[in-house]
Amino acid sequence: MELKLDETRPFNLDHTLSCGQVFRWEKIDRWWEGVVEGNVIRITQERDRLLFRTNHSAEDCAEFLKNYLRLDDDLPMILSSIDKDSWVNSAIQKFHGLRLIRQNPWECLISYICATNTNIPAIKNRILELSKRFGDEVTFEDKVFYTFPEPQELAEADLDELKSCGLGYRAKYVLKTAKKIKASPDLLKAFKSLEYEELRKGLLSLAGVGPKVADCITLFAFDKLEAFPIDVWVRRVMYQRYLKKEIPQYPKTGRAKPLTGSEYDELRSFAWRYFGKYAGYAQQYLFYHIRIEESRRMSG
DNA sequence: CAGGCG
DNA sequence: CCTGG
Repeated sequence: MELKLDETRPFNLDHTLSCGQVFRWEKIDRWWEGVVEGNVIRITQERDRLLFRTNHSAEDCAEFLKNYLRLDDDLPMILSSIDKDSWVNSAIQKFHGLRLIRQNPWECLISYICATNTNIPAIKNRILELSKRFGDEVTFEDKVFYTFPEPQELAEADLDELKSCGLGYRAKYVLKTAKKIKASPDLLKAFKSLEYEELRKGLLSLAGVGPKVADCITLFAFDKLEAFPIDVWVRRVMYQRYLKKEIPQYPKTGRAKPLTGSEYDELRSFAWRYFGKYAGYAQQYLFYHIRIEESRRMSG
């Protein structure tokens, strides 16, 4: 099956799935494969065409992908609105067509609780292990996939079994939050009607969700394009490229001080003044840019 | 040593 | 503080 892309709606599948916002897609010679909303999808891009195969109905899948890949966003308008300087401009040139993804709130919530204080390969492993142990098996084109577990499946899990998925100390947060969602199944739906700040407060009340995780969830799963999640990488970009000063350091060791709540809020409001209401898109381009640049530096 | 949180 | 890259 295929999905035609409007030439006025630039889209780049590789950038969109590689930029670090989602953890359950894997590229195997030209085709990306993933499990979303319980369905297996294999997808690849040929210029202005998205080719895909799925174990579900193709028509439904095409509609799903339009929404999931945010093909409804007016990307040229958004990019021109955040195109404020040469550095973000080079990110826009390099990763043109990168779009945010509309993720499932529940999966996004648990995934980002699992994503604290660690790196992307480890996060992917955790999500995969969680799905193997607590999700359902789905076979597609002779390959076995696993759906992301439902709230009650994680809520009823044993703490040590969660830990054995590599969650470490995050296991208790996942368990506690899963129990809360199981106890109030409509909570995430109710969150959809909230504005950004109220939604953020609601998310912050969940175990394992701090400012950074909350902002990732508001941006990736609740359409809050003004959200500006700040991790160590975005913090570096902000200081190096915009504030033009050193990250706060300990005098003796020279190590960076951890990001405080008030510093987080200052950086966030700077981003809003500077980038405007699509700051979340700017964040993703900046984030991917510095990550790519850093990985080039590491490998020489 | 890493894409924070309680 | 857990764990793995």
